[in-house]
Amino acid sequence: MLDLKFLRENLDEVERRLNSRGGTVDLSDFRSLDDKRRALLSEAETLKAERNQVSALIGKTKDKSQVQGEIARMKDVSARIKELDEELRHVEESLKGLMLTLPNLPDEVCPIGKSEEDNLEVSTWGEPTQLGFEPKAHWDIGEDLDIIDFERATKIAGARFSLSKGAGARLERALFNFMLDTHTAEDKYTEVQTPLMVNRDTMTGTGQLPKFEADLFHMDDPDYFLIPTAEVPVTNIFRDEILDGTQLPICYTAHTPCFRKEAGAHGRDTRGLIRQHQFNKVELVKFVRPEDSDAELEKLLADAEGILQALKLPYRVVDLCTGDIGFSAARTFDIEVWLPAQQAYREISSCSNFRDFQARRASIRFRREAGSKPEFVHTLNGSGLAVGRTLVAVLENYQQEDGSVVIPEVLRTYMGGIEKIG
RNA sequence: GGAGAGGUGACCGAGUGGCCGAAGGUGCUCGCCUGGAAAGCGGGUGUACCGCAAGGUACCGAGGGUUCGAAUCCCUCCCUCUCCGCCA
Repeated sequence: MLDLKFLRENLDEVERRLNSRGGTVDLSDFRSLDDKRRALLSEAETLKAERNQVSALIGKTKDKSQVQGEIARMKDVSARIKELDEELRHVEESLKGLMLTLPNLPDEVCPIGKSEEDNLEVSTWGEPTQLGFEPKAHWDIGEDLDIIDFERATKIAGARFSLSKGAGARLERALFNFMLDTHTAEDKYTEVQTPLMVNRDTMTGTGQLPKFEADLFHMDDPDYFLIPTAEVPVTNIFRDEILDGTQLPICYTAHTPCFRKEAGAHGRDTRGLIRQHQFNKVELVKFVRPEDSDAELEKLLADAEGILQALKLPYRVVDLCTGDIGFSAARTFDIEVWLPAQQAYREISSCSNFRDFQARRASIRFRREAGSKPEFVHTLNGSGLAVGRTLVAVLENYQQEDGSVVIPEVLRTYMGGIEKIG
């Protein structure tokens, strides 16, 4: 959520920066709602002040017959207050509803653009893998080695589900264990296990609701949502809390399955593991002081890149343009890994600075020192990494001409020492 | 699923209609004391909104009701805990 006062005082700038995302945001409703709210509030509060004063007087008067006139008058005042409060409630509801649907302001340094076409490549690591033979797509590798079974997963659940087994299942486990072990080394990140089902307040806190309910798996009774990313439960750990500023930054990592409807992705990536309704991901989440968030984003990005470097997988980093950046983010760097079968870089991590946008929604604050005013923290998160897509990258980049797949060195201790599959 | 208890400030906990934004304690913090510390003594210590300001308003789980006036009374909902049942 944006800061109400900042919005009020910088309406044109906010409109310009929000429109750089693509759509056309019209803030004229905001102006009228905000004005109306303040007028109603002012009138209601003046009447309440009077009522409080007169009521206190009535309380002190022993002989109530002397104040019958005041009591009768306050009855009318209370009735009027009730009307105003009712109207105010409606206006505030509309205003809050509007505020919750406004996306974050992209940082001024974000490349201006309409779509992912306009993202800016900021670095590359390694060279696109040269296999010297026609690369197989990971779904063929997986089926040929009998380590991924798409057909039976479809029978069990439906399209966009998969099932790994044997060395495939173990490779997936090796990957997320390696990621967690790396991130938690030297207490860089604290590992957490969280609920995978969450309530509405939690989904609203990070920005999935109210706008993106259609993308979420939902249960009616009780009213729960399956998490689309560990960002949601982990960021909400400190919802409605005031943190001790000396404890910041707080860095968490979590491995969870993620559940997404992929409602708007019909026909895209229909084969293989790239776009699934359920996938594993290791997430990195930080709560930091506002002045540290730029530097912490750099570090978070480096931590995610470190996994790909350890796995020796070629990748590039792109600075997302204003048109491609997510709803809650102010700045995002995507990491894209090289996939030989597609001859393309594909997203494997997204690292974002949300500044105080989520913190304001979820009311996550900190005190610099005992007695000082609470301030909103900045929140950040990034995938470190998407496990399913990392599995894809390993299978495709480490495939051999004979159909086998070599195990990246750093994973071998996790794989019982074997050096290849097949 | 059945029965019961309860939700008050950073934490514990008092408070059954006006003198309650809320006693007391703990914690934190400032000062005194001390060679230094502990103990002791004294002071301070909620958040949000409106307002140029003075100031005002709201908040004792949430929402509604009664009343001139509600943390306190009534209703609905949510959540937590205990016991029983079931269970990885």
